Amino acid sequence: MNQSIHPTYASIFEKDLIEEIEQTAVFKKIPQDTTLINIGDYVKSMPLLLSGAIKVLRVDDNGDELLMYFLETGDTCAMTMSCCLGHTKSEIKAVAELDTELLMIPVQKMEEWTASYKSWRNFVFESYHSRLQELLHTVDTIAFLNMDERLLKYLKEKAKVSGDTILHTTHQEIAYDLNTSRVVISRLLKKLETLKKIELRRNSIKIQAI
Amino acid sequence: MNQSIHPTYASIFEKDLIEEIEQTAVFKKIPQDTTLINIGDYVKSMPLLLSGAIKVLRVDDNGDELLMYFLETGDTCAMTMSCCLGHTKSEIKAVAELDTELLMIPVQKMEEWTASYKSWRNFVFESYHSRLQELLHTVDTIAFLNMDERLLKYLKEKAKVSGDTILHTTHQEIAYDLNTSRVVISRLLKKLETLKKIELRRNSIKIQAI
DNA sequence: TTTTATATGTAACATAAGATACGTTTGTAA
DNA sequence: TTACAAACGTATCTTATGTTACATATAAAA
Repeated sequence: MNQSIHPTYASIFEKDLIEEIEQTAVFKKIPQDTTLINIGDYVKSMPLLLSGAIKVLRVDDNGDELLMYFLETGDTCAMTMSCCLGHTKSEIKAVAELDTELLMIPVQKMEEWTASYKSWRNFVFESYHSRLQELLHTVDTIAFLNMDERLLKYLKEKAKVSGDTILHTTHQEIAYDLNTSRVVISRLLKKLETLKKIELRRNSIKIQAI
Repeated sequence: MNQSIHPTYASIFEKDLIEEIEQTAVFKKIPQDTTLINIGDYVKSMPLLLSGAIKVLRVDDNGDELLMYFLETGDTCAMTMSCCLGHTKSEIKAVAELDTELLMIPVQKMEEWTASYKSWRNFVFESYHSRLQELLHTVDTIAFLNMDERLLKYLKEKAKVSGDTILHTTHQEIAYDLNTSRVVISRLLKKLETLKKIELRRNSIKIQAI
């Protein structure tokens, strides 16, 4: 690989492990909106995020989608890890939310390191832990919130992930992520604008407060 | 403890580990409907299910509840495990769905065994894996299904867990688990009865096909 | 400039689900 | 047996969300 490991990882992994990662991991640059993984894909390596962000979606048999959460720098995709270790197909779809850089770790290395490096085990456990937490919040959101609350939460998260109060997206894109229709989103966005929480423009939305 | 370890576990754990479990685990009998864990509880041990079943719920700030999934023999509560390892408060509520027997493993042993037993590590990973899968199905259910479909799914799962096509429950109980109102459940149950999928009695429901 | 595709606004209607209210049934206990 | 509480049935109304249809606005391409 042609890129030194990110400080995020350097601080949590043992020296020996970092060397191994630098030797075996494959560095990848992913342009925004690229689909990294689809439901049913076999995955043979697991990503460590160096920069950018990835959105993780669930897709049902009719092709309906639902955004579950975003992965950011320092995260790994626990769903992918889980599939790797269980040698099962991917249960999720992953799309680059921004231009993203990542290290791909081959599955057999993961298994080796789990046995030999305590810091790796901790990382794996920590990843599972935070992904379970995140999924619980996803469940909360869809189980307990109305669409207008979900929408506002979505806009704020998207702003946080991109580090920008201006979101470059369309009503239709939002509707896909929240598994509803464009008309519903337009309606609710208009309401949020009336409440002075956002400002609507063509192809972008300005969030007043994050 | 006064109870030999269950065959389910005997077949997956190493001999030495089984001995350790038999020495340190605490055997517990939990009567049906007992709350084992509440949101915010500190948990210092993790359960291995020997018999019975546990339902795992998410609760929001208003006290609204939502059933996420059932744990059965051979399962452990990955959410609890995750809290133990992360030394955080419980994010879920757990209630005995049936009379249940379990082994409680203290948290410090978990950490020891993770380092020393490969079979334990695999068990932990496998538990995380299956819990993530289960949570994905929970997300699917609430994101993509209507209440009538969710209800039928709920009834079938409950029948499977209890091993009985006659469910001893009330409409109000079901409403709590699905986070809706009793009236809605009564209405939909009546519709399912018209469709010959169930038979309604006082305090019980007979499922025609699982 | 004109054309075209895409994005957005909005009315009108349909439907699923929630809320309220009250009547009826059924088991249990006085 | 009567009284009572819990469980259940159901009508009526409200609301959130989904659907259809069409008008308008805007940017980009021809």
